Amino acid sequence: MKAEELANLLAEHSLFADCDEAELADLILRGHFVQYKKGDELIMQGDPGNSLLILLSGNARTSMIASNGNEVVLDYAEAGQVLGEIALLDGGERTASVTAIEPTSALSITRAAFEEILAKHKNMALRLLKVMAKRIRMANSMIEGDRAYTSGPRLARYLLRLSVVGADEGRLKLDLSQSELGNFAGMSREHINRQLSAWSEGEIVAVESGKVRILDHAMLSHIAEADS
Amino acid sequence: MKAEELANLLAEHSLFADCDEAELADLILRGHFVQYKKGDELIMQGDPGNSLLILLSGNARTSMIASNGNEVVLDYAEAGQVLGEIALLDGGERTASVTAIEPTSALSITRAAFEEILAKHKNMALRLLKVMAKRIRMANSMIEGDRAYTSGPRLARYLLRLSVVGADEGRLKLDLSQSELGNFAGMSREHINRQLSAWSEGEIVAVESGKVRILDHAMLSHIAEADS
DNA sequence: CGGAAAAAGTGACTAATGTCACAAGCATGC
DNA sequence: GCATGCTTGTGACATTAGTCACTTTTTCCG
Repeated sequence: MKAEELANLLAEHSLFADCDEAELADLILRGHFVQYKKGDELIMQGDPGNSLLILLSGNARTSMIASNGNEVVLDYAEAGQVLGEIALLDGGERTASVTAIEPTSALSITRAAFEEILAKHKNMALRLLKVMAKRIRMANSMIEGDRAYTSGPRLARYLLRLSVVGADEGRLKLDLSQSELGNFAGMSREHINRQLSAWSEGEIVAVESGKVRILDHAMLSHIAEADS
Repeated sequence: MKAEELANLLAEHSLFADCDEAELADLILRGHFVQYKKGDELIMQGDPGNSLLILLSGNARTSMIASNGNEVVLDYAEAGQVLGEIALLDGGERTASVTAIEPTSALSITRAAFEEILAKHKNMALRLLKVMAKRIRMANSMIEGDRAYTSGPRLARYLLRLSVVGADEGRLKLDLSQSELGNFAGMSREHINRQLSAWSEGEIVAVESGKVRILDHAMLSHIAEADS
């Protein structure tokens, strides 16, 4: 793949949209292009964290396996997202795995390269700070949601989080199986199924051939804030 | 309070221990000293976030009130901790409140001052990145714990998190009431009480005059990883 | 000191979810 | 095209933890 194409891919996405050319060039020069097929692990829990990834295309799931074997899905990442920066920054182990859920490509940047880039382009640090601020916000809101709400509102929140903003009526960004939805929203597959059926009844969502579609966005948002 | 004393307070604590003199001086010059009494709000949920605080002494609780009125405690901060940097970085609202749980003092730094300092001392950005990496790790581990474990292991984790590392046998950093512990660990006060009684029975913790002491640290760690 | 307010202890009951056990549906590839 | 394997739908039941309603201690202050 050519540097120019990479530059385009990079620049398309939020975080890097305002990088200047020198920054993009350095990222590309110092990083290297990697490709994964569905199911591959981009990052493995327990490994030492010596590099960082910038997703260029595809989608990946960030999840942790707790010591009792339970899988907890923390997030889904799309193109443009930075992954694995935490272990790089604090020198610790990877505490979560990242798995491609479809064919995926990324730019991989080693610690050394990362440090050079940070030192050379001081805006990069600021950009990263912003990204991480957003992540903390999201994490806190997950904690709040998990704690303060019962399963209904919680599932509503996670569905909304997966819902495409502008796009065609209520489609979700990702077609997750009910078990995956369960791991994401923190409830059992069966419970997801029942909740979805109930909402389907009330025309709040539609479940057509396994895929969830949001019919009544407003209602779902309302449920997401509900008292119980 | 004199600049020199402030410098000592700052330098004592982790994050700022390796600041050079110029950095410390700038922080002190640009920041201003604030004091709070028990119960005061250092940061209020919903406000715009135009400043950042560095705790110099005392202790504070970071918590959010969910839209259904539930209080969720995210963390307890001690001297040396940076607070409120998220809203400053991403320009959003404060999503949590910070309340002094004892007389507390801090250095308050406005956005403008913060930006100047970041621009001038490039190590500051790196230091902040590290702090935030730690926070994300902690948040993820809270999510994992809340999701994957039942109340017993969860309470164990939160107690361990509150336990002083080196210090005299099993004392907690903070003496929290059972209701506060409940808000922190995400369970009802009554349930906390029952769990604590059970552990008290088994000599895992002691509850003496309201204060919890960890007797069997190893056992508690074991419970924290338990299968259920 | 003494009395009000806060915190802790406890039983009975209820509600919310998870678990188990299947049956049925769909998708995929040989 | 049909057999295998994942996904979905659903009933019955078990468990966990929350809620309510009090009583008993402690703490805190005037």
